[in-house]
Amino acid sequence: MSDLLERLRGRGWRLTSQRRVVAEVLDGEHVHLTADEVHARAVSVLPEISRATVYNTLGEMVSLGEVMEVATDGRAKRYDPNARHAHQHLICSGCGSIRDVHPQGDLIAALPAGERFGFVISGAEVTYRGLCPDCS
Amino acid sequence: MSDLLERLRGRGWRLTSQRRVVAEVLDGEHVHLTADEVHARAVSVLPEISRATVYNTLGEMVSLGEVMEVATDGRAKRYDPNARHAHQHLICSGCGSIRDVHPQGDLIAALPAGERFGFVISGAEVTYRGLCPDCS
DNA sequence: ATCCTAGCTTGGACTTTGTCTAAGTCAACA
DNA sequence: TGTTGACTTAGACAAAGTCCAAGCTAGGAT
Ligand SMILES: [Mn+2]
Ligand SMILES: [Mn+2]
Ligand SMILES: [Zn+2]
Ligand SMILES: [Zn+2]
Repeated sequence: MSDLLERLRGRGWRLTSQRRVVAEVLDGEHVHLTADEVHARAVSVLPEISRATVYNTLGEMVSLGEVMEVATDGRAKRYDPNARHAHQHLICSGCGSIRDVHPQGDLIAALPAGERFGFVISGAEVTYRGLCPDCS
Repeated sequence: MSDLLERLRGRGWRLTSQRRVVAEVLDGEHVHLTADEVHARAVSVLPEISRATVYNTLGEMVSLGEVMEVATDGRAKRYDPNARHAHQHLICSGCGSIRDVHPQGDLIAALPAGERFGFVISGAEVTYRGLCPDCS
């Protein structure tokens, strides 16, 4: 069983074939899939799985902190199983491919007190944009 | 006439009442409105303006670099007339309010060569999250 | 001043992405 | 093996945005 499923079971989850398949789709490679892409891959293994269940399962994994939601454009959100290692994203403006990146320095510290407007800052996300080798 | 309209006319735009109203909605205060919010304000001045025209006009302004699209969550994009001064955004996780912020340092330089995967980097956007004084 | 026409606007159909619900199913525990 | 509450399903619904054919008009030409 995958690490992800193991952790989910440890949190009291009922282990259904649907959840197993969604976890397997996310667990394999290092991916940034939309909900419908996850559904398409899940269907090829478990043809009767519904879109609603994929959305539910992804949402639950996000709530549990096991999966990260990545919303970079105005299109579909992407689901990232690499939630336990803080990282940022680099996106090709040509083909949309996404890479994980790890910028140096402390993003939050880069925001001066005079620019915080009394907010309690909890996090920061960066999206780098550019052209990948194939597109440039 | 607003600065924004002046610049648009200089680019050969036909100056219709619809475009005038959309420009006025964005030009007044320093705002981050959704397309439907722009439409609602526009309708109060020009009741027959259509949603399609608001979307078209906003899209054209973005193409011309006069307005910036801000897509921070999976919800509606926001349109930002402050496109000519580079800045980032700080968003309240409680009420969704948005402030412009100016972090120190060079974001792009913070990405080491070994983390660029051969991409030609063209830009970077940061979204800071936190709780505003009212929500914390 | 009036005409012409390419460019603009419109309402509504359509698409994409996501949420919700009522009815049926089943994993896990006794 | 039976019970039951959690889970899944199909499909209706909603929000955000795109597209189109038909009609209108800003602004240059006459
Ligand atoms: Mn990632
Ligand atoms: Mn802004
Ligand atoms: Zn590319
Ligand atoms: Zn707030």
